[in-house]
Amino acid sequence: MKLSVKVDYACRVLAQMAKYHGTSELAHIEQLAEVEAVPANYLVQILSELRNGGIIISRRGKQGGYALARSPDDITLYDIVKLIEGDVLELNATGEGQSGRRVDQIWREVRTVLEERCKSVTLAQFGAKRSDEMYYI
Amino acid sequence: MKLSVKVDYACRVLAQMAKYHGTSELAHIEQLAEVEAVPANYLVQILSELRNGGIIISRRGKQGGYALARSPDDITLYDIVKLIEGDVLELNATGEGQSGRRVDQIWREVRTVLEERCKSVTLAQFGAKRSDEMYYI
DNA sequence: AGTATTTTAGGTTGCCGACCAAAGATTGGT
DNA sequence: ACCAATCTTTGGTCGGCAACCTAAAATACT
Repeated sequence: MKLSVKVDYACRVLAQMAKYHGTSELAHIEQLAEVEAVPANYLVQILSELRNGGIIISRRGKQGGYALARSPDDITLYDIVKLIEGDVLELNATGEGQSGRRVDQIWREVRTVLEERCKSVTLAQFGAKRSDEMYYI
Repeated sequence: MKLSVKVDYACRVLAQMAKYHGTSELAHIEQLAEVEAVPANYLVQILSELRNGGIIISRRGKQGGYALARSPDDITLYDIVKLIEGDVLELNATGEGQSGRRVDQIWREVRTVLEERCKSVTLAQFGAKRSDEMYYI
């Protein structure tokens, strides 16, 4: 169970883009890559996925760039992970073996908890500084 | 974020071994492999790790086998995952990029939630409610 | 037309998860 | 003493995939 670098990159870049929200400015790949220390060639793919997933929008050509598709507090960590990774917690769910079903069931419960937590974190909170504020369920 | 097959195997096998707890019988690799549909050659490694991690104990030679080191309700899902995977949620924690720290902090909070949940699930809960359904092959 | 951007479609490379294989160590049975 | 049954240890394989790179094509502004 490890967090992929890809999701980490996506979160960082989206956090950066959140700063542009409200303005009419667009963010550019090269700029995002530099500020968030993400390989530009890789970021191309990531932004493409975020766009196809409806989290960000883009404009081509000169004066082109990227912007959030919605308000930062309407984009959750769940949205990001689900889009990039496909599932917050991918389990094998083969159901094989005498205890297979039970084990799957338990992990499915764990996944639910994880999903709920991820859904409660919004992009808006990515900008908060040193906040000790915890959001309990 | 996907659950490794290895942990799945470990959970299944431990769930199986939990049924032996209280008795003086020992479980054997070949038998566990068959009942829980785990490749025997792989299970060898897994049991070895579980043993080195102090979750199970073993006895060599004829009449040898494996048994839980503690009571099933004293072995948590956290123990298993931590031992096999090294960490419940491994995050990169590079802190790079302008938003690196904040993103790390958020994921660390998510991890804490996940850990707490895993700690609350014990091996005892892996067992089926039906008390004696032990059947041999 | 020229230039700055995104878009798309490939390729590369190293690492690791999921196995297999087999010889060695230990214990019990006869 | 020997053998059989079990764990122990060590090494290997092999395919897949994450994390990149490359470059041409499409688009939009001036």
